[in-house]
Amino acid sequence: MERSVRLARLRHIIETRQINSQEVLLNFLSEEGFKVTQATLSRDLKYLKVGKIPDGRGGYIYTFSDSASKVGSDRSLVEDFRRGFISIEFSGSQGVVKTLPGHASTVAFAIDNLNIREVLGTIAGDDTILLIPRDGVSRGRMFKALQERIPGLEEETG
Amino acid sequence: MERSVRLARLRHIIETRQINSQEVLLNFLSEEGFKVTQATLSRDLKYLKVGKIPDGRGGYIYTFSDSASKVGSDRSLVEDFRRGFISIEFSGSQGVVKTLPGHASTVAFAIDNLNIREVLGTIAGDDTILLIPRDGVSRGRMFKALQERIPGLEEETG
DNA sequence: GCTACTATTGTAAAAATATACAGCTTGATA
DNA sequence: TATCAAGCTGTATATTTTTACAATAGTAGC
Repeated sequence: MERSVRLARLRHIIETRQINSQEVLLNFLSEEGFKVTQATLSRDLKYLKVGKIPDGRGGYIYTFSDSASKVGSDRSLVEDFRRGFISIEFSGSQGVVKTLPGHASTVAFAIDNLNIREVLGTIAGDDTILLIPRDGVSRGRMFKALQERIPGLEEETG
Repeated sequence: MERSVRLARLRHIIETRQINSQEVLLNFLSEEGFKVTQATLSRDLKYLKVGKIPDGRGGYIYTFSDSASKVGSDRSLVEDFRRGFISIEFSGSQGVVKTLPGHASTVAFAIDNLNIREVLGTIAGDDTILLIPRDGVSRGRMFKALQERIPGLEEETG
């Protein structure tokens, strides 16, 4: 439970920042409450297929190797989604996803990275995610797009 | 002269073999008559933007990172920001950035990649960006963080 | 010639990263 | 219950990679 959340956050940190050592990465993780050692982080990076590459400006940064991150990672994203997902309802054209406590960021990350064009962006709290559709996209279309990527997904009929 | 030839061979070796340490790479170079130290090789790899990434089978390999070219310099990020930016106002603790039509995603990308800890994320439409502050970060603090990275930035007083 | 500057490299050391090993936990099965 | 296997982690260490520094070679300008 702990590990999968940590991996998701790690992924997010790496994608949104330019980090050049595991030590720095460790600090970011620590700020978010994940207290692990450098050894574990090294293993996490290996698991996530994160590489350290020259950034062209004299330094190095961590990055997902696109070949590696694209191949076969959709599966784990869907798994991340399912692991935390409880329900989805709509308010206007916006979707409201309920998740297990603490899982919102992981699930939201999964949605973000499933590359669903109809979803413009997500805002995640602790157990709730707001799904914002791209301009002109109806709730129905956004929901269908989600279903295509996450087989078996059903809308709350309440 | 020597160096450019070496770099070319190095590129070839990396592209045609799966190598997992500079020591091994050094041996291949040596076989071809290039006798350099590991330190020089490290510099060559940096110059060529070669990264070492997990290969998904328990090991690591050297590879050219196409994603390296995606990483722009901070300067160009700030330039991207300025090019599209019109104004910033706040609603609650969230920031609303107005941009030239069609520039929102570029500006938002710049913000995302400027490594501003206070900004949790952005949602970009066509000419508007919603800036979501990290939990517990006030509008003032988020704005100051932006100003630090983008000198001269001013808030709408309207 | 001389100086200044740049590029390239090796040496040695520092810094960063990976991993062997042992311990712990969980879940399955006899 | 006991036992085995698998997964995850920290400690300590080994391995690997980066870099500060000094030396060298080339080049341009005087």
